[in-house]
Amino acid sequence: MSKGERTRAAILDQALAMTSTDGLTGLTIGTLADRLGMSKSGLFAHFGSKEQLQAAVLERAAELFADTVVRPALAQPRGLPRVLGLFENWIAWTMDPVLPGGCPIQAASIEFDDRPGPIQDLIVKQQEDMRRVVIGAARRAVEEGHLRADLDVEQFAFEGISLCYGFTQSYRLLKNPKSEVWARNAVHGLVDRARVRQ
Amino acid sequence: MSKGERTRAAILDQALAMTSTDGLTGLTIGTLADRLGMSKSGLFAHFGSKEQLQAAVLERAAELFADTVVRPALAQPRGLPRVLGLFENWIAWTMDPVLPGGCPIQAASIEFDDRPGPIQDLIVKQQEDMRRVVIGAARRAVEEGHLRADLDVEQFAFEGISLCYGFTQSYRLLKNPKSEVWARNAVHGLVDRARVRQ
DNA sequence: TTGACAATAGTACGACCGTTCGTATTATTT
DNA sequence: AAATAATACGAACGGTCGTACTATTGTCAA
Repeated sequence: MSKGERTRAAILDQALAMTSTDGLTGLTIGTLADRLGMSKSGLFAHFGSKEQLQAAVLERAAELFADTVVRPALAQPRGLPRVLGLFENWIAWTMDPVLPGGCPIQAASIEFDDRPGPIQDLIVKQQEDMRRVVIGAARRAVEEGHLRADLDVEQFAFEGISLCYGFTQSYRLLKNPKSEVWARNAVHGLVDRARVRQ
Repeated sequence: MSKGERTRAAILDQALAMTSTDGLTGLTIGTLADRLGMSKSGLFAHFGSKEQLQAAVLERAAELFADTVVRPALAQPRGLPRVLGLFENWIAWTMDPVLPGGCPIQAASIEFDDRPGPIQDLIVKQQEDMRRVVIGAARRAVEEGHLRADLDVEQFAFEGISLCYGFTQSYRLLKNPKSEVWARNAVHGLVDRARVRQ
């Protein structure tokens, strides 16, 4: 790992934390450089433009999400455990102090939902990927016989993802201590209703 | 209505649209003045500070939300119709072209969930108000015998609000044409499960 | 119609934005 | 050890930000 790659990684770590609290727009090259004790221009040279910095941050965030949420869930036995693992890990991810201001991708979703361009395209792709992961896990659980054969997996994914989003708002903004219980109850209810009747 | 009050209202209308797409931080006095064909300083004089402008925008947004979502729902007969009305109107509100970029309050929620201060306080208050409205409607529906007596109304509100939030993301960012159907299915499912067994 | 005051415009400010450039320093390769 | 590439720096650019002051215009009751 060359020197450049090391600093680039350090920049992205700090940028991720900053984006988490201030958003992709609030992420500013000057203050980011200050926090890292380096010059604006030196930092800038690593990315070439602010937009490319933003894209790099989003990609780093997605990696972290994959490592923290998706991969551990997919390591579970296929079927129901994977589906539950996804939601459980997602809830834990929202509370993870590694991201001091919550999921940067979710923040960026709302920030950029009316600003077409490469950044929006990237966000949409990431969200679609996540949707596909949930749908795939649910479909697999159907095949395994854990979930009902007539389950509408797209509807299922919509509801599960919505609950994870709502949890963020309840936990991070309203700071309601019951948020976690509500979120867990909700996703478990969602999964229970999707199970085969016995 | 004096001249000043009229321009102030015009400013807030335009500011609301701008906040809807660009967020409360992206709302900028210079561009706002340009769009209204007036000077920065002339506009500025109406509010005294950007923060007060932001607060005024949020209050105007809350009024609009109350007029569009809450009041029409509360005009329905108490009990189940009111609960359903709330969710239906909320979904319609998210799609309303009056707010070209979706609900400004929801956007502000994520923008300010890590920026303590008077604006965050105001947003929290507004969200708590809305939560109370949903909880109140659900509780009333229990009293009317429409919903189960053992219903956890807080859990119910959490799930309902989460679905409305998730709908925004699915509809506005991902532009999935099935979003509306999913959202309606989800809230109707939520309500159906809360109904008394017969 | 005039006088008082509200409403708007004009101008300037310091701070910060993203970006560019030339140059110095440090790594890496030859 | 010499040559070359990678990395970082400081200074400066044109712009925009929010805000402060002063001047001008418009409104409306007496």
